[in-house]
Amino acid sequence: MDSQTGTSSRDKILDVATKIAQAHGYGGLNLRTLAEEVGIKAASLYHHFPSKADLAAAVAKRYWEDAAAGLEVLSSRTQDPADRLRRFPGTFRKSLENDNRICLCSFMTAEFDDLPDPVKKEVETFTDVNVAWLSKTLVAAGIVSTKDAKKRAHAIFAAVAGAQLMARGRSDIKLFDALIKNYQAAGLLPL
Amino acid sequence: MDSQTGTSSRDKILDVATKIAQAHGYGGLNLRTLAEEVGIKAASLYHHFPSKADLAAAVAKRYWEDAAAGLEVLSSRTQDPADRLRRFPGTFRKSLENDNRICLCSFMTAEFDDLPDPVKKEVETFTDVNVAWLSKTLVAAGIVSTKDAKKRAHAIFAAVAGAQLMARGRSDIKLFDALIKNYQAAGLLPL
DNA sequence: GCCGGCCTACCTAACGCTCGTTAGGTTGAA
DNA sequence: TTCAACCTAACGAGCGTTAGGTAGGCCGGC
Repeated sequence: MDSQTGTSSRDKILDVATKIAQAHGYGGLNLRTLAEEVGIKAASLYHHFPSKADLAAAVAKRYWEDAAAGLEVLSSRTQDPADRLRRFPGTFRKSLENDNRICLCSFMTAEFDDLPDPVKKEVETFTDVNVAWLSKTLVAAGIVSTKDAKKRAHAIFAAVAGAQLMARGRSDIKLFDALIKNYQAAGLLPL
Repeated sequence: MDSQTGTSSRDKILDVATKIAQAHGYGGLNLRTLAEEVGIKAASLYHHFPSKADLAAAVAKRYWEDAAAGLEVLSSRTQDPADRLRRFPGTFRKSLENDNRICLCSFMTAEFDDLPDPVKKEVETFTDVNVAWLSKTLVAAGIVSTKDAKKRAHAIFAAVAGAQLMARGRSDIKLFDALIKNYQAAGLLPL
């Protein structure tokens, strides 16, 4: 199923591009550097993607698809909805563990004005996916009403993204943990 | 006081550079575009600053100095410390009002790996200034103990920065307001 | 069973553009 | 006469992108 053309090489390009974009953004994603880390030449990237914009869109698309899949795994493996919410920040913590990177879509949201339209679309979808998951989990946990769920979900998402950004600025993953604890203490996330 | 060399032109460069960097970051700050918006040629920028790195450092420095001054004004004009905290997000709201821009230092924190060291330093100071002000105001409001003030201050700062970023991604200032309201409802900020 | 054609996955080389930066003027005020 | 504040012109490096080539695997037809 799907097109399986050159899967291994295409996937490796997406892997490396994702990591670079998490540290340097769309503007800082350099096709020659990307190619070198993949182990091919820059021109060869055009065998797999028609342009940098398309490549970045594919990166962002796979990014939210993976995030969505990860959240569904979290849902299926964790019985208690409140427990799922407690584990939610852990998905953002992983980026910091990975060489102090941040969420691809946080970075690209900052760069929004300079993003090609197809990339913008995928970046927005990442937020939608997270907010939707948080909404249904908040409702399942009985923390908010269905009516208020979406706004609260957005608040949690924004706060966690902000915490990740701050922790990156100090290259201090313990700061991230401290911020999340504070959100819990303040009542934004369940204790 | 200070060096007053060519004040008007130098200040105009800093003004315009700040606005550009708030929308496009350090990497997206282009000296030719900057010069054009100021009304001079790119080469003339070098009469005022020795390099792009120095220019950006000056921009970031003035940015946190202005922020610090603004917060002090807020302190002196608002009697009730809790009221000051309520008004704090308003300083971030202004960037969004100004053509959907974000905090210069949030953007640059994302770009941290690619920032020249002098710029990094000024960006960090911006956070310090905000956290220090929030700390003392939280204590004055009797919301947290002196011991916990700094961490809570950081949590508020991160959450507000995150809210600003999300609102930018949707070009929706009402989303920012909704997020802040949710922080208040959750107990992160005073009602 | 082997041969020509075709396709995938890469390559080298270069184009045109933009960037930060520099050398070396010009101009008007003090 | 000096100097701050600008200018024109260009350099070299880097960028995304393209043209055109090559090596190897696969496949149907003779």
